[in-house]
Amino acid sequence: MENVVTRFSPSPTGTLHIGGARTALFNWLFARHNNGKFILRIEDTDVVRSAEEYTQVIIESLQWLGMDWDEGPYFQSKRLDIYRKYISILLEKGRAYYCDCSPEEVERKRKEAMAAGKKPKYDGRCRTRNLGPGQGRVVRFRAPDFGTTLVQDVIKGSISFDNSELDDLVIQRSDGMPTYNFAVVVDDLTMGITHVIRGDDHVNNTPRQILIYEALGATPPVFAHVPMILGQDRTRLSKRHGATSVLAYRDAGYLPEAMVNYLVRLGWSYGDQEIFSKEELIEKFTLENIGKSASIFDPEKLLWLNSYYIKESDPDKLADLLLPFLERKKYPISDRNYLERAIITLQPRAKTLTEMADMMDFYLLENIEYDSKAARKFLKPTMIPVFEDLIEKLRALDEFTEEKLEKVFRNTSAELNVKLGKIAQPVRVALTGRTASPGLFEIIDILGKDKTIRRLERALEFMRNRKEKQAP
RNA sequence: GGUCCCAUCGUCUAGCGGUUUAGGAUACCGGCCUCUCACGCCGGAGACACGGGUUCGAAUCCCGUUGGGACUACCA
Repeated sequence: MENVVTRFSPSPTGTLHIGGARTALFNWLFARHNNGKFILRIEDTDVVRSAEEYTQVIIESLQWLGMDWDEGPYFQSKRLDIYRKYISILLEKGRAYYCDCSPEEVERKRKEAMAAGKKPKYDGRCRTRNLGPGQGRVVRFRAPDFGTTLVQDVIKGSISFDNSELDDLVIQRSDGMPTYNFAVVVDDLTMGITHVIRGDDHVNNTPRQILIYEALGATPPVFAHVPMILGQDRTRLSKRHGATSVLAYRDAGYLPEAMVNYLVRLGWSYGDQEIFSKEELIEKFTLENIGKSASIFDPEKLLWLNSYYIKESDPDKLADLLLPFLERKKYPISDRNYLERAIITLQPRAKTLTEMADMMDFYLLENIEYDSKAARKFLKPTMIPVFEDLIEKLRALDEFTEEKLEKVFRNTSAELNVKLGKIAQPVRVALTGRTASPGLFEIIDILGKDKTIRRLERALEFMRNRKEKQAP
């Protein structure tokens, strides 16, 4: 396809959430797949609800996910003269008119119509009054009274609407700002958007927009309405469904690759394939493979993908990403090599960076804290001679490699005629404070001789104290 | 209420009239591996909403029912 131009056009009235991010992703992928252009446009015509900080959040979210834009961000609030120009064109053509009905009045009529079981539609009172501009007046688009408007949707097929169902919608508010349905049309038209990919909560707006294109003598772009993402209760995703903002996932220790991979598979598929690199997505993404039905956001699968990408990531890269999490926990940062070796042991175990930071404690903290249950169960006075023996053997060991260490422990277990686990668990508790950890020999190897022996001695002391208390 | 959309395992999905005892992934359960926990590997359970057609043949096409969702603003 040639000269594809797509856009992502969020309104800065909140953070970028899962649904918006996926819409952006589809637009971005489609543009990149077709060697086209991707434009970022901020739809801030709602002065009351828009806030500049949200624009920043949206930009930060897109950057985090690795979506770059070729133009923009454009702000609708800075394009007012353009909208005015198009308003006057419509006014001149007789396709729009001024209206001085007050919002209260319109609302009242709407309610009356509802109560009478009729369509709650603007009654067209000002259609023929030939009003000019003035205080408190809006501009309405003159919708046709009959005929049908066909929406040719790439995903849903063709959808037909009766024009008689359509309202004379307000296209310019009394404060002079354009409304959404009008501003999108003017923007998409003037920015040369060829494909509008957006949530299917917009399908009902599409016939109105097509009518405006036609009134302007322009050809509408190709529409692709993507099914929505719903919460576990099958309703529109909102705050009550827990974390839905993209940045919240970044802060919870998710990798952008995992988020992108998860998002793209929500509604789009490529046979049985689950894992996609960004390059692969650009190569394989097409609108044809987008499904028709809404999907439910499943945090569990996202988590799985995240753990997958943590396992697959380069330790060096993970170290960079992990640093802020360690700082947050106020852990002392060790040298880079030590950190990366520790990370490697945690990669198959941590599902998020937050988890990884939590698991990192015994590597970084000098004085580890024993889990009380673990200490009670494994650091028993009966282990004193075993620990004494181990300390001696480890002191004598000149090469602290996994292989040599394993030999030491296996020998000891053979000499004492006990299973390796009987020795390994108490040592694990002594070194990590917990009963679950990476492999014992890798830990010792990384911790090094000094730290290991210090911790074993500390455990020894702990057990001796316990013995005294037990037998006074 | 009206308009519009949607309907395969709990969830994400493959399937585009016969190759299907409906495939994969996740979650769940069991086993193996094993110094613990994970990872990994092997196995199990689990779905075509329902009813009519069309057809030699339907998860796939048509109609209806039911269910779900979106929209119905001087929000986007």
